[in-house]
Amino acid sequence: MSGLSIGQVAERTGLSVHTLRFYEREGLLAQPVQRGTTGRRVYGEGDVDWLGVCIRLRASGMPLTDIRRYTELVRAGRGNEAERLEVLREHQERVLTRMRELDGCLKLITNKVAVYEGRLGLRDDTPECTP
Amino acid sequence: MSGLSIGQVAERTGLSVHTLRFYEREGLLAQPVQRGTTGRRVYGEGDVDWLGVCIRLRASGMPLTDIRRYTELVRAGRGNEAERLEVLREHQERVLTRMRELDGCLKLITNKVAVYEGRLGLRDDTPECTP
DNA sequence: GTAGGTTCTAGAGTCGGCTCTAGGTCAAAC
DNA sequence: GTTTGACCTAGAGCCGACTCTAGAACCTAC
Repeated sequence: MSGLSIGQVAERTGLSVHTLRFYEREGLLAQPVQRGTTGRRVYGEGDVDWLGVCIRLRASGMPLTDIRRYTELVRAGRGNEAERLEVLREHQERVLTRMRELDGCLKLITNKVAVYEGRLGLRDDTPECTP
Repeated sequence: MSGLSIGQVAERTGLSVHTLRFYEREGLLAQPVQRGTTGRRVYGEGDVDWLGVCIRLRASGMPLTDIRRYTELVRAGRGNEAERLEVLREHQERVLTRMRELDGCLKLITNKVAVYEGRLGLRDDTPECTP
């Protein structure tokens, strides 16, 4: 059911084997990956799930240092839930802020697009959903 | 009315003087900044406005090379509006994609936040907007 | 006239986040 | 038994986007 090679995990997660080793060195894994008889990494389902979380945290712009910090808290076990919550809430706030920023930029871009469409006589003036 | 030093522009835009010079070297300015008698940069309102656009494009994740490309099109003058539109639309699409990605990540984070709030007995269970 | 602040150029340095290389081990297929 | 391919470590290299440094010119105020 479990016991994946680094190559399989790479395929499954979309990360490269290089990146997987790099993330491990950086301390992003909840627990050190188990090794087989010959020293090769053997990933469990839990590792893959955790990597999934890391990937989403990264994708939402959390720096590796913060992910490491969160990982360390999880690794330390029960009793620090408040701290974990703080890390997550802070990040949540950052993501929301970032989304608002993107939304603002998008408005400028959309304006410019409209201007150029107008200039090129491309503007589709069919009212679609004017309330 | 106009004629700003690099320091004033830095203050006004929030960019550092280093970054302003760097952006100019990188060809991000619509036209080369004018120079005063002693070779110092003298920015016009137009330059500041253009920098504002660059800042928003950067803030929305457009790489410098793309901003340069767009700038070159604008600098080249009329006749390439279709190309400018293409650059903008492509970026618009990227921003939208990014926002959707962030939104997906946000859901995970928000779930985790809720879980920890629950564990800590902090959850505000007042139903607010249950449809 | 001189001290302090701003600006200039060219080029070096930094930082985050990968990405790749070299040199080696190991297992399975031929 | 050797070739192929996945894997190992340690460490170097790369890329984008700044950020800073050195050494010199200039401006203003005292």
